[in-house]
Amino acid sequence: MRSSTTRIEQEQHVQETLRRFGLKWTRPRSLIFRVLFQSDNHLSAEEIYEALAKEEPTIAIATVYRTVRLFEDLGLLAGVDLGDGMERYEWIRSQHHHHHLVCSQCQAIEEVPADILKELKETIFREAGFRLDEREVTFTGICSKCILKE
Amino acid sequence: MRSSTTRIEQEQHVQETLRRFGLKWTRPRSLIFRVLFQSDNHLSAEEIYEALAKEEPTIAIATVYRTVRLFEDLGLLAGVDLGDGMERYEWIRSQHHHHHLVCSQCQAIEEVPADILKELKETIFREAGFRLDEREVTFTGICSKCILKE
DNA sequence: GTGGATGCAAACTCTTTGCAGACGG
DNA sequence: CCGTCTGCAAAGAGTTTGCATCCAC
Repeated sequence: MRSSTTRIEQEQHVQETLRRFGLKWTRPRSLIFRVLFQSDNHLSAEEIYEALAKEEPTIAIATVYRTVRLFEDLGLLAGVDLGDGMERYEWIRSQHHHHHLVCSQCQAIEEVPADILKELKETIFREAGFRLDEREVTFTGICSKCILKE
Repeated sequence: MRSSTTRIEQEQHVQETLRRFGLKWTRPRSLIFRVLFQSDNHLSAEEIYEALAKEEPTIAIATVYRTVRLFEDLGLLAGVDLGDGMERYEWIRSQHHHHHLVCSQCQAIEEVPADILKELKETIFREAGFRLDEREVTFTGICSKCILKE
């Protein structure tokens, strides 16, 4: 598995993946891909929809939900639960998932590389026989900026 | 802060807490308390409602939601997000929160004492300056039983 | 041309809220 | 009694689905 970095490369990868399953590369799919790929944030369906509304006013939010689900099933993006009542989505740029720290004061989201959890993973496997998967986990707490403000 | 263990003790503690805030000890609240206290599982509002339907058919699900929110605000129970699309609730028996491992194959839920995360907490604070709080976290993976079945 | 994809609207799930009446302290 | 609490029904958010039409391949 490769991890393309440019938009063109990723776009081709998406097209290829769709083709492999007999699925189609359509305008809504291409637009949704671009919004997700370009964004640094974790977007909700509503946010994707709004970002598209200007250049594609006829797009339906149902299409956003369907597309996002499809991309997730194809392993192209990850659904993230940041605990704010709606699913958010993040384009997968590499195999290295990362976990999230959500500041309960300023709502900032930081990312933690997965390997920080490696030790925890081993401890849990050793003590409970439970093998953690790569799914993202959201921790809450207080970020460094807000600690200084205390 | 004490950590009562018997139902009678806990019930008195709840009554006391309510009184302290000028709130009332009512039949719905007592029933909901009992269901939550007796259950070993993490119940959803719907499940609490169903457990009550037999002895109190007129109870409203809105009351369950309101009561559960109240108990949570009073620090008597914890809302848990197990990633199945609805909030679940767990009576707090002691100060020691625990985290959850959800098996993605058999849906079993195991509990992990919070202190297993102590090291992780320190690493994250050292490397990112982020101070984790005590909120519960849900990990997914494969439990020991399902590993054996592989 | 044909099966997959889309837009639209309606349905669905979980949760919250407004309100009049009931009830606990 | 007074203010809280309740049941009921309706509203609300987020998400899914049915269906006729449309469009990529």
